[in-house]
Amino acid sequence: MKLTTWNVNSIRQRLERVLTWMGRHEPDVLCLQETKVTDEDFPRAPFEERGYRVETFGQKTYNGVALIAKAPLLDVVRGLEDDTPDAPRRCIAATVEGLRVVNVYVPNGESVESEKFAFKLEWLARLERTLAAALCADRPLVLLGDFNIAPEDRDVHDPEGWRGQVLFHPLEHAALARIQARGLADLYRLHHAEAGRYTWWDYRMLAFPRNLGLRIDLILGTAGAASRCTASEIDRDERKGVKPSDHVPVTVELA
DNA sequence: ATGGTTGCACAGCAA
Repeated sequence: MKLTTWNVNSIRQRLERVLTWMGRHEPDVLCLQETKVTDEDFPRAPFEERGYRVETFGQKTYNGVALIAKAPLLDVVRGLEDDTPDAPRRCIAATVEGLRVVNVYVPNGESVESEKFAFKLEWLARLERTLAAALCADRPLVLLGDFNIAPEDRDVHDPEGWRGQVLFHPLEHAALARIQARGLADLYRLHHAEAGRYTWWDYRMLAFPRNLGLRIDLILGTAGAASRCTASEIDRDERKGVKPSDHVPVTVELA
């Protein structure tokens, strides 16, 4: 079973690129973030025509997540525990072939001084509670998406420059550690230990050609998922060419 | 050097 996470930065701008990529890679489950479209306006048909099912949780202009899968998406849950009705739409979960898939778009946080940073930390605490409720011993689970957190020095092009800033802050690392302490391993790191493997590069400052990136798109898995994980890849080439997203797809293969 | 680019939507915000 092949699972991919991809922050597409508008599904309407990225549709052709996503469909081309899917034709080449044929993921069983594709988890999208920053779709930036309401459920009503999500371009479902091209995916359905290719044999996929589509579940979305989106809004106008900002945020938005989607699950796209070949097999049925069961027990779909939209939003986070204790989300208010007007909360940003950043989480969608479903069960696919016995695997619980939790797809998240973690708030960016803007800057450490910002109210948005406090919101990010509060959101991560509620994600931990949502996760705790979703975990059960006999069901493997993956928590994947755009975490807007680079876990370690080897995930950052300039760790000393980034340390203490948003996306690489001790309070974010503590929140991520609490989530991972629930028994979740970083599935990319099961197969790749080297530094310099990034999933996001700023559009500005020629960040991609200079490889000034961060690894902030993660796939975490319970022991039951990790033991089945035979491969993981970052598709760096998707940052190239005409109209790329600023993030690239990350894929794991589960036996 | 407080820059730079993209998306949404049509001014300025979010990333």
